[in-house]
Amino acid sequence: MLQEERQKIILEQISLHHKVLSNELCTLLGVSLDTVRRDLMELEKEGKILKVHGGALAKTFHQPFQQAAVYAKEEKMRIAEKALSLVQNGMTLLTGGGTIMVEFAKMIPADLTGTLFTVSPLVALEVAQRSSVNVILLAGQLAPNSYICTGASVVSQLSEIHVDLCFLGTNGISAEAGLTDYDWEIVQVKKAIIKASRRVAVMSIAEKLETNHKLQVCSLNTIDFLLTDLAPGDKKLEKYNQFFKVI
Amino acid sequence: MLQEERQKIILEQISLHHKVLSNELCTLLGVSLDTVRRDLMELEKEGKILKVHGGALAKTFHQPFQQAAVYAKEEKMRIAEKALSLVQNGMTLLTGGGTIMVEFAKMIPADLTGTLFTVSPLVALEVAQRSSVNVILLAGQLAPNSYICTGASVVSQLSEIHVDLCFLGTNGISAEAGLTDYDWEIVQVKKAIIKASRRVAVMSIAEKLETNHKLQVCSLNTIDFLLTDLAPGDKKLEKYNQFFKVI
DNA sequence: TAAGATATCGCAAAATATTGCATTCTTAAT
DNA sequence: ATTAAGAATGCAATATTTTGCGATATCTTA
Repeated sequence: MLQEERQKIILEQISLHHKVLSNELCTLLGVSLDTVRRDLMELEKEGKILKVHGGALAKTFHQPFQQAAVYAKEEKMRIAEKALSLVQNGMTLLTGGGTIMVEFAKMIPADLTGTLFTVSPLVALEVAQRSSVNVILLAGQLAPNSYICTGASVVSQLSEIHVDLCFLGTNGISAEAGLTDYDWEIVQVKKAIIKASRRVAVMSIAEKLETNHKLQVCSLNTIDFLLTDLAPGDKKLEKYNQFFKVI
Repeated sequence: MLQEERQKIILEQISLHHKVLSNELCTLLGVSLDTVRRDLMELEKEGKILKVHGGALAKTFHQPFQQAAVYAKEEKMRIAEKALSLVQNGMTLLTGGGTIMVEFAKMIPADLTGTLFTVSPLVALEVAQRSSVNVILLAGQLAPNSYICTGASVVSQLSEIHVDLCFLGTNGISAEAGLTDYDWEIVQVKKAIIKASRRVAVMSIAEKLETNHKLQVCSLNTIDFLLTDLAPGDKKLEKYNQFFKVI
């Protein structure tokens, strides 16, 4: 595995869990502790992470409460706003998890009607608290440090529902590999979400475009909308127009 | 767990409760008293907290409102503490929702092992975030203004599980009417929780004792433990001793 | 003042970091 | 193809940090 790949994975892990332990990275990446440490040193020198004894933290770690969503918030809010334009009263929606989805949940207007299925407790709470939407949370095992429900139970429940539109975040999207992710359990859930939805909207910050991971969620043909923080006409998005509507 | 994580949790606890006790942090974080003390010393050196004999205080008491609410929290914490004494490693637990239950969740030590089923997303997130317990969230409709999952889906899932012990909050308890509540959906969930549990622990603040509501959840015979903020010997509790263990 | 709880100190064990060096892998020039 | 320079990696020895424990001191409360 290349150095760059490793560092990318490390950054992903950190943005996902807000922290990493050196020895866990060691087994995850299949390299020695020394290499992990050298990677962490480099990332710290680049100002991307905060190194501490035993591992590393997200730079946003010390910002009180709900750290992660601060620096990229602008971009994510722009995406969430676009997502809102696809939503109409009375629709039945389905969402995955992730920070963008929580932003989306926060924007849902108080008087929206309809039904929202979700695998994310954070999304569920946010929407149920503030809006008149009927919120249904899908059951499952809540993995530590992850904020979505996974496991056979979720997949089986998803197989029983059919919704108008689903919203998915992603960790990788490209013309060749399609929608990709790295956590097996999460991929299973995403596949089930797609199967349960008539139309599929993918939300992705521009930085994830043209990146790939090991596991494929679906090919681009399956997707109906792509929402990014770029303008729809941006040339980075040109190649995607043949597959789905870029918003 | 990383040092920085511990310190962050300590700060959160302080901002939540205005104070922390060293020995409580000890079990909460799963480390020795010395380590807790050293963490507190460091935080004090950074000027973030005020260390005192036995624990630490918030430095800026910048929450000028509702001493009453804080006091109520004290009572609930006392109950949650008692609940913790019923929990052992390896147990399979099941909880309802409510503010006391969230307090309970916050106190679960980081190194507890076992499985926790819950209908409360707040409890699930709290426990999954911090501890090594296997957390399973039961699906259902999330009622606005309530933070627990309800509905046929939850009841049906509850019928498939069997746990060692469940914890339930309540809105009314009395010798005549038993455990009572006013929301039909919530009552259905509570009944299912009780049926799924070998033993039943009810948590109630003293103020709810001897109050009744329209719908019965169960009779007092079904209950195994009652946890209140009163001392077990308090004379308000005398009449309950014949039904279950008062803690 | 006595008893119990809490704090401090010194120390040893465990975990983690650092350093220097040998080996392997890339890359580019011959 | 071959080779040599340079980077990346793993390993072993050593240093540093973190942690828990016991003995002792100090504080709190009755």
